[in-house]
Amino acid sequence: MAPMTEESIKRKVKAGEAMKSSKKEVNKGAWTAEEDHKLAEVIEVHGAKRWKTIASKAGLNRCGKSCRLRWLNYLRPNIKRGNISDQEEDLILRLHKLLGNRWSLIAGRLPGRTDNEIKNYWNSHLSKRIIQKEKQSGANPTRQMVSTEQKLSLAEHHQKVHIEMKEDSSSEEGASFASKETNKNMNNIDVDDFFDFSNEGPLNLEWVSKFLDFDDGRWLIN
DNA sequence: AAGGTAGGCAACCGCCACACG
DNA sequence: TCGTGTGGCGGTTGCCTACCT
Repeated sequence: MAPMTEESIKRKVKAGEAMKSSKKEVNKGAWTAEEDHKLAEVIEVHGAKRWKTIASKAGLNRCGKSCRLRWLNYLRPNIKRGNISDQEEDLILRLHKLLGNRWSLIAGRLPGRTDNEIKNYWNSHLSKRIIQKEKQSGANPTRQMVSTEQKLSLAEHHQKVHIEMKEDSSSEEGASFASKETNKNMNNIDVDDFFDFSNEGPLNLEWVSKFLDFDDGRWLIN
């Protein structure tokens, strides 16, 4: 889609104002530059927490949720705008194969990208492309998710990676984490737990590649 | 040139989980 | 233990633009 022009922004603002007038309680619809500025200022001073407080401190007639969303998806520093690269697209495809529609987790692997952006990108680009390719190849068009066994296998591998990384950090916290995790019964793994990427570097997906290959529009499970 | 349509994106909605008193 | 407030998430909607007829 073409980038927003000044004219289109004005139109969006008008639309927002129209929505605002229909509901008097809180402002809804498109954000104005002034609102953005106010929000950014307050967050700079008070930090990005207590969104309801932020909304009132900024003098914005917006709900906290709206402020949070605006900050996370648009105003936050280091937001990457523009085209999704081939590498990023490949990551999205792989992670979606593993995790399904868990956009926040997927976004956590793509620095500067938001869950909303990835969700939109998936819905408008990738999902259609995959369905099309699967139709062409005669494969079952329904999305093939990784089986429980495969998830457990993945989880086991990911656990090792976690432990190695934590041990590398040679911190007390890391040692206790490793010990705690080693003692876990693999039969009782909370698979979701192992897909917390918050402690790993970006784009570190070698372990994913061990299990999945995307070839000619089809997912191959190794 | 005008109208219709599909694609893309920002924002909202509803639900859920968690923290706290 | 329960109720309330808050934040986070995925699904959905509505608007704008570009393209097609």
